[in-house]
Amino acid sequence: MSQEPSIPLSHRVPDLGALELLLAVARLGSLGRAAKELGITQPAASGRIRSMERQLGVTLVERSPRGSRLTAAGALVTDWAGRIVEAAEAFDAGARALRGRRDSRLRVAASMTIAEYLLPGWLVALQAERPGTAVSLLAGNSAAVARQLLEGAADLGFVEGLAVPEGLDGVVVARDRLIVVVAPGHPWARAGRVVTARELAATPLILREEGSGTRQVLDAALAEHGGLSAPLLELSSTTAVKAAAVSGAGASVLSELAVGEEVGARRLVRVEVAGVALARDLRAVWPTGPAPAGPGRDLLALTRRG
Amino acid sequence: MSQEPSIPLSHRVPDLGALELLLAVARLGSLGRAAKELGITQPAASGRIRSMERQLGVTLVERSPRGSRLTAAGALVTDWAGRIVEAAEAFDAGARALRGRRDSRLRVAASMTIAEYLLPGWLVALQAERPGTAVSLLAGNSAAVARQLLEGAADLGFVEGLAVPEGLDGVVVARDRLIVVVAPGHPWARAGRVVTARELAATPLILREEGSGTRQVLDAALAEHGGLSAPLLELSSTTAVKAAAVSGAGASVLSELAVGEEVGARRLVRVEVAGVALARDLRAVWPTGPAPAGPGRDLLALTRRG
DNA sequence: CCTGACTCATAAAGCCAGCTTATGCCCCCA
DNA sequence: TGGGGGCATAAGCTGGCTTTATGAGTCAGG
Repeated sequence: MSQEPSIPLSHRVPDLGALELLLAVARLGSLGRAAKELGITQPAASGRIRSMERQLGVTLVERSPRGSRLTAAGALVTDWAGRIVEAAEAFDAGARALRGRRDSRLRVAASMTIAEYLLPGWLVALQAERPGTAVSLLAGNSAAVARQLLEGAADLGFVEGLAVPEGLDGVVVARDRLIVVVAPGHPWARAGRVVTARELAATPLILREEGSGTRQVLDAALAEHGGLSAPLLELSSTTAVKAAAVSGAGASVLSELAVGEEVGARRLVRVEVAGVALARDLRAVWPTGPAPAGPGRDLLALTRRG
Repeated sequence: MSQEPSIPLSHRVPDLGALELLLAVARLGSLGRAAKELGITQPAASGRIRSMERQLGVTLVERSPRGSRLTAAGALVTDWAGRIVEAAEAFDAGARALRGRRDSRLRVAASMTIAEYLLPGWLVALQAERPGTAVSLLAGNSAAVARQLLEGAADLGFVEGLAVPEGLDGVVVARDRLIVVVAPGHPWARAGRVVTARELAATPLILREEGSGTRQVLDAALAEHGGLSAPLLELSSTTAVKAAAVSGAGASVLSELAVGEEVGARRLVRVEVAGVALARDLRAVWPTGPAPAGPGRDLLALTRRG
C-alpha cells in the first residue's frame, strides 16, 4: 500500500465521532437523522462522512433523495468501526469508574488482571441493565482489596489468588492461567520445546513492576526451583510488557486473558512449562456474611454468566 | 457518573492520537521520547497528556525530572487504550486493503463474514510478518469470489458455503455457525425455550439485505420447513442488525463470530433451534491446481493457525 | 563545583478541522 | 402542485492542537 507507515495511525483512521456517525447512518438510514441523534446539523454530518470517504479512499454511503444506504464497502467499514466503538465504550465505562467519587452507589475494589480485562465489559453490561448506576473502581493487590472491603470502603471486591483472604466470603467467577510467551524467532518458540521450571526461574524475564499479582504468583511458584531471577525489563503496564515481548526483547509471563489476541495471530508464541502450575482462580469477594445486595448483587450476577 | 449519557462517546474518550501517545509513554518511559516517536514536539505531548488527564479526571503519568512513569490508574487506562488501538489497527489494515489498487501484490476476494471478522486480523499479522506487502480486498458473495478467481482478478479467495465452488480447490480454515439471537426480555429468551425450524421460518426476522451469505444459508435450511418469511427489518450492516436486535426489535440470525461479545455480556441471548443445522465451513479457495505461492501462500499459512 | 545533558512546564502565536447558518436542488406523495 | 424529507454547497467562526522559545529541576562527570 503506498502509505508510509511512519504517519501515525490516528491520521489514517477516522476519529471516534466520525465512526459513531457512520454507525448511526447505518442504523437510521439517513444522514439527517443520524446528525440529529448525535446533536449536530445535517451539513456537518454530510461533510464529515464525505471527508471520511476521502480519507479512506472508498465510497461508504450511497446518497439518494430518499435517504442514504451503505455501499458494500461501507457495510464492511461500518462493522470494523463497530469494534473500535465497542472498545471505546469499555474504555469509557472503566475511566468513569476510575474517577468515580467515593459516594458512588457501588464501590468496587479489584486486582489488576480483573480490572484490566474483565471489569470494563461487566460495567458496560451493568450500565445497559441498570442505567445510571454509579460505580467507582479502586484497583490494587489482593491485600488492598481485602482491606477496602473490611474497612467498609468498598462494597464488592475481585481478587486473583489461591485462596479467599481472611474475613471474606467469595465465589469463583473465572479462571486464569499465567503463560510464558516469546516472540516467534525466539529460541523457546521452536515447536515442541518445553521449558523446565528451573530454566524459567533462571531466565531474566520482561515483567510488570513489583507488586503485581502476576509477579507474586510467579515468585511463589518458582521459589522451590531456584527463585525468580531479576527481571530483564520492568515496565509499567501490561500493554508495554506485551509490546516488548512482541518486539523480541525476551520472554515474558502474562495472563492468558492478556495475550489471547497476540497468541491467536502468532505475534507471540506460547511456551510450555514443565513442573509448575501457574493457574489461579479469579474470585468475587465480600465481607463474611450475606452476599451483597442492590447494585453489587446485579454486578455479581453479571460476572457469573460471562 | 454524573455524566449525561447524551453527550457523545467521542467527547468522553480521548482521540486515537492521545491514546497512541499514552502507549508510547508507557513503552518508552518519557514524554519527550514518546513525542519524538510520534513526530511531534515535547510540549505538544506534554499538553496532550495533560488535557487527557483533565478529560478523564485521573492522573495518568507521574512526571519527574528523570522521566515519566504511569500511575496505577494510568496503567489501567493504558491497557484499555491498547484495545482501542488494536481495533483501530485492524480497521486500518482492512480499509487499506479495501482501497488497494488492482496492481497490489496480493489480491484477495472474500465473502462478508470472513471479510468482517477474520480478515482484518490476518492482515495485521501479515503486515507484521511481511512488511510492505500490498493487499487489495474485494468483498462479495461466493459466486462473485469464484468469478474473480477464475478471471484471474484475484489470487486468493475466502468463501463461506457448503461446498467448494466449481473450478476451485480449497481448504477449510474455520467453521462458523449461524445462531438465532434475541434481546433478553424477548419471549424466546426464556431459559429452556427451544424454537422449531417451522416457527423460525414463520417468524419475520431482522436480517441483512438480500444477497448475504447468511441469508442464503438460512433460506436453504428453512426451505423444507415452509420457507423463510419476509424480513421484519432489512438493514445494511451486521452492526446495524445487532443494534436492532439488542434494542429488542425482534429475533435475528447472525454468525456466531458476529455476536460473541454480545452473547457473552448477555446483551443478546442465544436461542436453541431444533431440527435444522446452520453450520457452515469457511474455506480458503484458489483456481484448481497448485496452491498459491508468494504472499498468497503467506496469508494462507496465517489463516490455518489462528 | 560547575557544566552539559536530560527531564518537564509555560507562554505566545499560527493553522486547520469541524461546526453553524443560509441556501438551493431533487424526489416523492397528497 | 405544493409540502416535506433528504442531500449538497458556501461563507464565516471557533477552538484545539501545534510549533517555537524559553525557564526550571535533577544528575553525572570533569
